[in-house]
Amino acid sequence: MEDDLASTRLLDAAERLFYAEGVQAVGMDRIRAESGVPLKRLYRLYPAKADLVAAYLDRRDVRWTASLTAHVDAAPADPRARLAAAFDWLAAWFSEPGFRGCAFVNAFGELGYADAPVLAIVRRHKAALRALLGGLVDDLVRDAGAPPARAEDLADQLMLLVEGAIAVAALRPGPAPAHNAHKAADALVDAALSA
Amino acid sequence: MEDDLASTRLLDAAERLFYAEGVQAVGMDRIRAESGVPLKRLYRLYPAKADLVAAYLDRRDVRWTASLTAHVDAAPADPRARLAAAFDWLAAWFSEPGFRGCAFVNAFGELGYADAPVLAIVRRHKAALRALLGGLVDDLVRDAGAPPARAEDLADQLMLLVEGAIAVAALRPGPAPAHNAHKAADALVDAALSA
DNA sequence: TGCGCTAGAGAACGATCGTTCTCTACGGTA
DNA sequence: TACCGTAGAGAACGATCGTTCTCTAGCGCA
Repeated sequence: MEDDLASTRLLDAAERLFYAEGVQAVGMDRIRAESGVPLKRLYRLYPAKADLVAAYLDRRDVRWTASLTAHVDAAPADPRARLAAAFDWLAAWFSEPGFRGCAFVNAFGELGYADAPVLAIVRRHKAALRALLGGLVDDLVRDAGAPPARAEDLADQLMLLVEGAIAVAALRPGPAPAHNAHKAADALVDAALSA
Repeated sequence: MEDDLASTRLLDAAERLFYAEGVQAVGMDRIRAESGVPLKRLYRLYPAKADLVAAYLDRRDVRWTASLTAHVDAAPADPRARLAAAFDWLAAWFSEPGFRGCAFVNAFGELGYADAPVLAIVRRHKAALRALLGGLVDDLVRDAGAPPARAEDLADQLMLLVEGAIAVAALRPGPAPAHNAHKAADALVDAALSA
């Protein structure tokens, strides 16, 4: 099927344009022009713009989460090193050219509660990130032999640091927010494990 | 001048609609209808939609920052109590009906780097918040007689917690992210002041 | 070679956007 | 009372949006 190739090119163009300029600011004709996929095929693959937006966020969610997970899993088994790997990954992401914050936060900010499918994808994306951080915290408390009582709170707090770093970096790209968040995370972990 | 009253009604309608549904999703005619201000007067007061958007964000910035500042200043002089007051204020904000995250983050996510005036207002808004947190941290280190070396890093980290709490609460409104951020902030302050 | 089906290119459609223009009605001044 | 300037109501304009339709050219198959 040549549809696969066309679909890839469409999602590539959609991701580049939607992320850089916002969903509503980019028309379907821009996506046709940048992807090289004829409008007819575009509408056969994605019957409405909302479908293309959902597919863009879906694919980005899968790739983003897989990339972060792979980078964490490639780190040494030491839980602290795994935590550090997560923040290193963030620092690299914040430094990429064209970085403009979290695509899911941006989409929600733009579309709000009106677009239910987008809202569901955003919630799922954030739940996956929270689950990944929860796994890191579980490793930390198990490794330290600490009681798992405060694990949920600690994971929630790491989530706040990660989300905060993304939000701050969106307005001023660069690795600094990730490094600061890492230092704060280490301090919070120290406090939680010593209690 | 009746223009003042019309301007207030316009900004009220603009704020309600832009914040709830996004800037691009709301047309000028919706604002005319909800404000009751005729289109002609609207365009005399704000010659283009971009001007109305900037005025909406400007007014919201002033009110938001003043409200948070007033709440912090109304707290007991104890620096820890002032810090707690800031997070209490956030918890109340997150619980307001219609809360949908930070209007400035949402506007930037929607309009991106294309709209320079909006970008400037967003940066200024975040700089004011960061300055307010910096003041709280200065009080803390002075009160504890600690060296002010790590004050900047600590303020940056409180900023991450606040931004993270806003981002998390945007998707699931309620006071919990503020309470978690407060606990994390206290732990970070403890660690910084004991070092 | 002739035929039917599909796909591509892009015009066209209706809706809606931001913005401007027209027309009418009214209020202040002589 | 007659007049003029302004303001309100809303139609109108050009642009652009998402989406569909038209037309033509090329391919597989008898």
